[in-house]
Amino acid sequence: MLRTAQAHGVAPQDWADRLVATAWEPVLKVIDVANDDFIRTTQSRHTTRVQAFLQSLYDSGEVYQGQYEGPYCVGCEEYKLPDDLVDGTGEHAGQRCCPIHLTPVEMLVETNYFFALSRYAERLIAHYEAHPSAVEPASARNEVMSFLRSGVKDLSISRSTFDWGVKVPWDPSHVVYVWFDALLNYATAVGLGDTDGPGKEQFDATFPADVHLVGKDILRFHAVIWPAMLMAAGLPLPRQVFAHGWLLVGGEKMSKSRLTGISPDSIVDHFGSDAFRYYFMRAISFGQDGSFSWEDMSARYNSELANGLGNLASRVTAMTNRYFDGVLPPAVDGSAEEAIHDIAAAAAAGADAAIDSLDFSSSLASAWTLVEALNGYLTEQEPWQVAKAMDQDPAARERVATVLATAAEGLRVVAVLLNPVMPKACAALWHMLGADAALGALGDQRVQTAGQWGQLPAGVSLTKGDALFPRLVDEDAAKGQN
RNA sequence: GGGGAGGUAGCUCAGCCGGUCAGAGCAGCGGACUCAUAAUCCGUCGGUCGUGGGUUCGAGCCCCACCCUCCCCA
Repeated sequence: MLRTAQAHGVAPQDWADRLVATAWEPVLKVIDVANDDFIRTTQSRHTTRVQAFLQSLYDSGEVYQGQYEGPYCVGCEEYKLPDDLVDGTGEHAGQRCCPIHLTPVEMLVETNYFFALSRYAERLIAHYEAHPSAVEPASARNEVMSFLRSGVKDLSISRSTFDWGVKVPWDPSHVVYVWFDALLNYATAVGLGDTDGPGKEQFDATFPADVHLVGKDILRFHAVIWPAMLMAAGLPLPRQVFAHGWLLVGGEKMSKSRLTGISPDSIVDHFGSDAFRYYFMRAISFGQDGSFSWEDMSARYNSELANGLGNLASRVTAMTNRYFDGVLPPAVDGSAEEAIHDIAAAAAAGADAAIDSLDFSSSLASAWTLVEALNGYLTEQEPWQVAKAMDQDPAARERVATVLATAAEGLRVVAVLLNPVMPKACAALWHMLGADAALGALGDQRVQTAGQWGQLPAGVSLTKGDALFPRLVDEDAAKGQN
């Protein structure tokens, strides 16, 4: 960080500000993410609380002075073990290099401060044995457990060779090792250490977290160091740390530092933010690595979003407009309708339950059983056929009404279930159904009760708006490639 | 080097504690239908479950070795 800033001739703070403003915060808008807070390690609400936390650990003997010497990788911001190093190639030939960054390491000797991590290995093992779900998925838990059992050493948590970072309060010639203080973001953001006021209120209300979502590469920081820090400070542990995998492109990891990623902007420009969110939630088994390709995303977009959900909304609204002037008629249910009611209830319950275990893909799959059932229901009931006798036969009219009312109510359930993943399309669907006037804002609907049948009342106005997900033609699919 | 995962139909992936586990979706092929975004619905082709051994009455699922990919190693 420090060196990159210097290389660009700006102060570290300025460089960090620039990165945050141009690279990170805009992504939230691009993929339409709700963001309650965005804390940075350079903010005073963080640094002052870190210092207080560290001081208390120092006072209680959890942090002590020691000495460390070893090869250090600037890119990793970590010391390396000599055995891990690889021989450099090309411009780095003849030098020992970081196996990750493939750049030369430097030998550093420091007198610095250590956190007594080793004291907590046994307690952590006991904790994870007693609470298996505290680290998910199971593959991540295995890694953590075997690491803990293999022996844990104390952690060097300060640096004196540069001054970019949080100052160690009792020894300003040292700054805190970035990973140590960065983990504290989880606590400093919600008022760690405050004894009164809004900080204390927020801390009491939100800490510890129900779940930390982290990349699998930084699992160890979150599942070993972080809980040990909390134990040392007498604070409660998070209920769960969940390690997610990588997105792979052409079999290679998308990477910030190696610049092999495809930017979210280019994907969102092409497919839209809803499809972006849907694709990555649906196509990837969360916790494992997942492959991205334009071809696969295009295929899923067309078959699932355009042909599946979008077209369903289109046919329901179009027929309601054609046969009932857009006013939703009442239903008189029969066995076919009751089957749909059951599927809707099961889909909602399944979608809700899957989210609780962070199984986003299954949640969407569950919701999709209703989309598919509704498409099949319409095809089987053939309301367009029955409608031919509507004017002469009241029974036919009632039948068409029932089919469309059932399909519309089914879409209401779908909209509520999918809203967290596709807020823009679901808002459009909600409006198409005339649900906002009758049921209020989509965001106020509860997923937990979404499966209860019969909420969208007869009499609401259905409109056939623009296609929820316009089909993409081949040229479009090919355009974004490379 | 040590540790942790993954290698299952053309593609992306499910398969919990071993016994209809050989599956789903998409693509492909055939049929039905026309309300709808050339959409929908039904049917169908398709895999010696990375390789080689082993345990078992029986193994994608357990054990050993090897090959390939990914992650971690203060």
